[in-house]
Amino acid sequence: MRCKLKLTRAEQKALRPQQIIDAAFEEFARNGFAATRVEDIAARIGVTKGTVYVYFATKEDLFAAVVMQVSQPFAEMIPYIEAVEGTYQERLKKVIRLFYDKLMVDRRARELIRFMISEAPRFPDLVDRHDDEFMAPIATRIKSLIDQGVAAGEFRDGPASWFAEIICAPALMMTFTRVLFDNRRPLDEAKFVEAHIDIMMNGLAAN
Amino acid sequence: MRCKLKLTRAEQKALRPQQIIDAAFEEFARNGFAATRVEDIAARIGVTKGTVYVYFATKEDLFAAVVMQVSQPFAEMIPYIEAVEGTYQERLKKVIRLFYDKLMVDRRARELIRFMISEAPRFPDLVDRHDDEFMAPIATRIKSLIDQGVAAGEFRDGPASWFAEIICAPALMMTFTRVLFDNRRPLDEAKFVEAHIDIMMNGLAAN
Amino acid sequence: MRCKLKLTRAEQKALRPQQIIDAAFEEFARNGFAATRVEDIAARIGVTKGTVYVYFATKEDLFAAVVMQVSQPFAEMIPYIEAVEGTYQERLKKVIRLFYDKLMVDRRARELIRFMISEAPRFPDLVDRHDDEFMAPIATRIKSLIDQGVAAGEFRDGPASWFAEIICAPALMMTFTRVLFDNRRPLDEAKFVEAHIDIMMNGLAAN
Amino acid sequence: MRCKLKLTRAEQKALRPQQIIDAAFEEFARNGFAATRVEDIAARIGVTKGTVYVYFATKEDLFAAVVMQVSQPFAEMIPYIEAVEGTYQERLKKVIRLFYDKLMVDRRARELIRFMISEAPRFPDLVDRHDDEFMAPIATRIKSLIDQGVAAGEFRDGPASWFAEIICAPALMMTFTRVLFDNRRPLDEAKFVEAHIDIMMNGLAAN
DNA sequence: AATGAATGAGCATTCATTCAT
DNA sequence: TATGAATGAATGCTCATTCAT
Repeated sequence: MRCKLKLTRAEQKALRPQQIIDAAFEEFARNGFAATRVEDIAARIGVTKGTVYVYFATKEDLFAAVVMQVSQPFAEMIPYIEAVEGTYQERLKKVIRLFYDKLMVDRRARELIRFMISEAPRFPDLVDRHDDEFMAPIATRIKSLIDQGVAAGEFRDGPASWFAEIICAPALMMTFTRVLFDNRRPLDEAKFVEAHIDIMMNGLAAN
Repeated sequence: MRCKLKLTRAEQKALRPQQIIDAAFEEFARNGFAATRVEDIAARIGVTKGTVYVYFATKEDLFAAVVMQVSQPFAEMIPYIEAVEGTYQERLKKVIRLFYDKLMVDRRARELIRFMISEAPRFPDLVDRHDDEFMAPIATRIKSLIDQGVAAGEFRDGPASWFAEIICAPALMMTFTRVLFDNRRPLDEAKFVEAHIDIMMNGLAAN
Repeated sequence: MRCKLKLTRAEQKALRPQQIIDAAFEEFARNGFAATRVEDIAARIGVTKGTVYVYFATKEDLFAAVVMQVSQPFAEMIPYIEAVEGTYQERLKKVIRLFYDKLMVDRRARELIRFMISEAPRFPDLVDRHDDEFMAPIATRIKSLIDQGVAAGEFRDGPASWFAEIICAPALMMTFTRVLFDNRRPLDEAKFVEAHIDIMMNGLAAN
Repeated sequence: MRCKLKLTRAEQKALRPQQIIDAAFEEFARNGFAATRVEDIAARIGVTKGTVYVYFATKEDLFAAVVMQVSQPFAEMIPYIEAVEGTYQERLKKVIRLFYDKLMVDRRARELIRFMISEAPRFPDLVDRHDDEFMAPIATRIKSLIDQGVAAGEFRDGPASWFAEIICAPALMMTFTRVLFDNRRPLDEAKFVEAHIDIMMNGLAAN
């Protein structure tokens, strides 16, 4: 109980990297990599610049750590997709809703997307790694789900089955309206999700 | 003949702003706003830093000029969409293909999207302006096209008609695979486009 | 008559240097030498930078020309002092009043003083020249006037006669209150002048 | 002993602001505000530009600190004037001599006067503050001294009593001969002071 | 572990000056 | 004569990084 008030030095030390990553996420999200100052990251958690360098050798390393950290929501998607049950239609609907859950509920997931797009030329390895570990496996599983739906006679055997990206694209689209306009130009998100599911289900439906 | 080698002062001057904007586009696309050096922009066209400031008061102004300039492909979409002919199905197909033409053929359009996403927090006015002048009018025309298709009995009257963004989202998705991976992870783009059109047409079809 | 509306080119040319000097005076007075931009000087008379350089080789040369120009009020003091008439008391009073006339009525004289003090380390030759041509001759004539007054029995033969600077110092003091505070802290100038004359006359009076 | 060669970090830090102010004083005095380079200030104490900015946010802030610092000689005048003793004639003489002590002995006081005059348009607040804190209080005390002398029958009740500025003006005049000519045109300063006191005492004397 | 003074390379921006027209 | 595009050397200020404490 007292641990909230006074941590031992060892506890402090164990917490620091996470604190720094959290603070860095906020600053990178606000300013982008280049325009973020290490000092501002430090100030957010009440330490000084030097402390950041105790845990991370360079600003780039810290950025990479932030990206790995905020990839977590995507990692969680994989077992979820593997575990969905019901008809294939139901399963696909759940997967689509999962995207919105991750992207709209968890700001970290949204900003990760933005990091990827913004900093792609500076961090190509990071982009590839993120694709290898998260996006590609997710796409594979969705495609496999569609293929099974086709085999089960629920979906028609069209070219759409080859591209999970198409099925999920509208979720990304909504992500950008948030990222671009913050809340300046609101969208009826519930309706948007239903429309998305509606058109994809109709588009995929057999006969 | 010699005009290629030596332009008059007046000719040079008339060309300069465009030269600078072109050079700036390349640098901003490569590095983002914050990490781009005005000196590098100048060097690209063989002038010195000072020359850039003869034409643009600040780096921010120059960025805004670049954005306006590369919005051109989007401006051209509007009259095109208004002029498409054929059944509403045909019209919508043409519009979807138009997105790919603009986004995949013209690198500037792709990078504009990236600028918007990367620099949104620093240039909210630019983002809004781009939306007001280009994206919103395009969306409006697409929605109107769908509505007419519904009225004509070609499309069913579902929720999808409310969101042009959903119809076009996969084109944006493909844009990002290019932007993110450059050409490291190629996609069968022709097939992707056909799949996109296929699923949307089936999703919208009446009956 | 028409000369005000349309000057011949030759007339224009003859006027330009004076126009430039006038404009330069205003800018140097406002900003000091270092912080004045040649472009602003040019803009004041509706020409461009290049034109200034047609007439003056460098900004320093132009500054020197301005200083020479605004020394005129001081040059005019010499014949005036030589021509004053009346008792020596009356003459000295007139000379003191002359200082106020020059320094308080003519803003150019005030600013010249300020130029001298501000830019002395950068333009030592200018300072010396101004002293040789104007200040020293004026001081010499005032001293001579006092000496004559002593010889005539109007003034006592005290040490004060050796320093014209002491007699005139309050006029300089008032100049600075104007220069420093512009009009933020007004002074009763008429009273100040009378007090100045009163104390000097009493201080010099024989017996 | 070794302390002269190697100070601890803490000692260094405590000294830095003063070192920077001292160095800045020299540079500002030599070149004026606009023409002084922060880099030269830093070089004077063997540090780099960046170090100056650790302690002062802008060049303007540093200038203000310098001005506050060199106002010290004027601050010291106030208690001195309040403490002078003797007849009012004696007191006033001491006060006049005090001006020369401050202005001629302490170069900083001279340069402060020059700063005020040179940079008045750029730093009006600084000028006002210096007047409020130092010049106006000094003038008030001198006026009060004269008024008491009048009441005591030592000074006549003339208009001169209204302006302490007149009484002290010659000290300022001498200051300028130093500031303008450095030592190129020396003045017999001892004689000048005596002449100043002589004429003021005679000018003020009752009868 | 944490600090923060110091660095030094960097960068946006300015401006006196030049010169082809 | 006048222009104004172009230059290039500055210069104020920033910030990632280092390191002695």
